[in-house]
Parts: sequence; C-alpha cells; structure tokens
Amino acid sequence: MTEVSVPSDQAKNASAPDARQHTEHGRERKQQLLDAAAELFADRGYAATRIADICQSAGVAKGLFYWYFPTKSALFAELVRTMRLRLRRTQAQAMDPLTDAVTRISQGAAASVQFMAENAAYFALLDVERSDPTIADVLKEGAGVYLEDVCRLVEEGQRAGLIPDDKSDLLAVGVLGAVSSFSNSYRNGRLGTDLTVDELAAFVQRWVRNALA
Amino acid sequence: MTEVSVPSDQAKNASAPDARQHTEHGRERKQQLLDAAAELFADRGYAATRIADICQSAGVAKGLFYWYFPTKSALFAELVRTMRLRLRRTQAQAMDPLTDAVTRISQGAAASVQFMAENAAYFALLDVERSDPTIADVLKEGAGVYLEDVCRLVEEGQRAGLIPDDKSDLLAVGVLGAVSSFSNSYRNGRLGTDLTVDELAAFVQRWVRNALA
DNA sequence: AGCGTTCTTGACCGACGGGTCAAGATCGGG
DNA sequence: CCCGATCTTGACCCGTCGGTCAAGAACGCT
Repeated sequence: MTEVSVPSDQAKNASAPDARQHTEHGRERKQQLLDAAAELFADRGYAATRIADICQSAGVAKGLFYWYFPTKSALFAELVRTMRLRLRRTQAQAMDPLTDAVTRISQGAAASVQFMAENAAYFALLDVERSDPTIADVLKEGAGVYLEDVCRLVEEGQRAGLIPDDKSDLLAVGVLGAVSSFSNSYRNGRLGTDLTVDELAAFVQRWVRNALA
Repeated sequence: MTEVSVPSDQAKNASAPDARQHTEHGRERKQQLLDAAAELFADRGYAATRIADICQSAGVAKGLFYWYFPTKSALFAELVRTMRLRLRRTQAQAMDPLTDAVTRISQGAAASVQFMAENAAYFALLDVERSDPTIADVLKEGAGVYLEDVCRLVEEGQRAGLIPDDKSDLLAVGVLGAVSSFSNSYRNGRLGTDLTVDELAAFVQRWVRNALA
C-alpha cells in the first residue's frame, strides 16, 4: 500500500499536452540537477538523498526542482533511461558483426565492464535500491532487455555448435551476472586498486568464453 | 548524517549489564517479529517496511517492538547474522574434505544456490537495500568473509595446478558472482518456472568448473 | 496474598522530507 | 516599453514514521 506510483509517468507519453518548453538555459539547468542527483544517489542511495540535497548541490532553491521534474522518482527514471541507452549503444559498437556469437558475447561483456567502470557513479546507482517500490518498475523494466539480447546470441552460438545445448536463458543469466559482478566488485574496490580497467575487461572476456564452453 | 549507527550494538557483547532476560514465551514472540520482518523486508525492502507493519503482521502493538529490539536496524542486523551463519554451515557441510579445491568450490557454489533458493525470502532481503547507510555496514561486514573463503580455495587449486595463475581474488569474485546471479535470477523467476533447484545447482556447479579452467 | 519481573498496550512526540505556492526576477519579441 | 513565457525563490504545509512513555496485565515466586 505504499505505491500509487504514477500513472502520471506513463500518461505523459504521446498525447500529453504538457511537455515543458525549455530554453537552452533551461535544458542546462535540468542537466545540472540530473548530474547532482546522480552523484548523490550514487553515494548515499536514492532513498537517503533528499531533494533539498540535490538542489543545494546544484546551487538552486528547492522549488526549482519541481519546475523541471514532477517528482523525485521521475528524475530517477530519466537518469536510468539515459544510462541504459548509452550502455546499449556501447555494447553494439563493441561487437564485431563479422565474427561468431561467442566472440561477440564476450566483446559485449568486456565493453560493458569498461563502460560500467567509466560510469561508476551511475552504476553504483543501479546497483542500489532495487527495493524502493516507487522505482522498482523502472529498474525491472530494463532487466529483461539485456537478457534477451544475450539469449539471442547464445542461441546463435548454439546453432553454430560453439556453445553446449543448455537452456539459453541460463547461460545468458550467467554472462550478465559475470559482467555485473565483476563491475560491482571493481567499483567497490574489492579487487586490488592496481588492476586496470583494461585488464579487468580482458579477464572478463576470457572468463565468459570459458564458462560458455 | 543519517547514521549514528549503534556502538550500542557492539557494546552489548560481553560486559554489557543489560542483555534482556527473556522467558520462553519471550523468545517465541521475538522470533515472530523476526519472521514477520523478514517476510515484509523481502517483498517491500527494508526502508519501505514500517515498524508498525511488522507489528501488525505479527499481531502485536508497536510499543512491543522496542521491548525486543532497540532499533529497526538492530533487528535487521540480527536477521543478517543468523542467515550468514546458516549459509556458512551449509557450505562447509557440502564440501567433501577429501577432494580437490575446484571440486570443493563448485560443491560450495551448488550448495549456496540451493540454500538461497530454499531461503528465498531471506535472500531477497540481502539482495536489496545495499544503500541504506544505517545497514550498509552490516551488509559489507560479511561480504569479505566469503571472498576470503573462496580465495583460499582458489589458491589451493592454483598450487595444485588445477586453476590458471590469475589473480585469485578475481577468480573468487567470479565464483561468488555466479552464485548470487543465478540465485537472484532464479528467485525472481527470470529463469523458467519449470527449472528445479537441483537442476540449477548442477548447472552452476558445471558453470563454475568451466569458468575456472 | 504480595511482590518483582516480564510482557503488552496504544496514545503521543518530534523531525524529517516530499511536494505546494504566491511572489517575483529575467529575458526575448513586438 | 510592455507582455507573456520561462525561470527562480524560500517559506510553508502536512503526512509519515521511528522512537518514547506511562500505564497496566500476566506470570511466576515465596
């Protein structure tokens, strides 16, 4: 009974007559808020970050927040969607369309690890707060997408005889899990600080290859 | 500035003169609260679960909560510690002391997956709320323990020439990551519902073996 | 029965924080 | 220079929720 959680969010898709008209300056200001929020979310978590904190960190009054975002969770959703888009683009770019599925999977994995390391602040965010019902939807919303991507590749690899005929979703979960586990550990410094991102990426690439064998 | 977080907790170890004296009935009542809390935490998350909810669910008045627990996070900590103990015991039992390190690692991994599936409610809890500063400590506190366990085994395997000479902590992170990824996915139903726990455990065992090769 | 300890209640407190609002400042176009 | 839209402010409102408290009930003990 804690939700309610915003049909408002979905409601503002196509037909919505609102859609704020922002000037160039407005868009910059909005981005400032997004950046400030991302940083704070990343190191205190979503729930523990007050809107007042975000505003203070961005150097604006609290009221202004609601000029740019209808609610706190709306800002969060925007953050997540942006992130997701960028990651998928990066993955796609990393995969050599001319090679076999296993290679592409491991290329994607390595690129993901690298991307997550470069954007540690953003991903600490994702890693956190799977619980809050007001944002759980947004989080889950994208979980399946990557799974499907990898699943398709796995199946292709299986047809090519490169991957054993286990359930493809099991294998895909393993790949995704490896990527996120290694990324998280790296971000939290659980792996020595002397390990470079490239070394890690290379390691993960090999790890995934092995595991799929 | 949200913490404070309880030297009280540690303070009540040996020398503490408090240490509530509970009757049999008292211990049962306390367990009721723990159970109710675990269930609620598991499906709404820690932050979103009100103490009032826990009490209502256990059928007692709110004030009673504070008869058994000093704070909300103290209850949480107790939950986590219990869980941790049981898991480690299970892992230890699953490992055949007479076999090589790789086998023991994969046995431990399989047993962990099984345990986590059996105690899905508890582990949904762990999976959640890594952010809340009031509980982050308790969570992190145990993270390293498992890592060390596996690290030791990996190194043993490396000495025996069964595992390549990569950084042992990297490999250990991979093992732990696999266990938690598969467990999480299973719990969330992301893997088909027709998959049995034993099948999953067997799969993970093989997966880990491969990856370590 | 009398007494202390354990247990139980629910009203209450206080702060914290999300969201609102009415009043401006600022700026570009006509 | 006037007007409307965009932008900005900070005081304010109000629900929520962790935690307190004073008052008992229940349960042994002796």
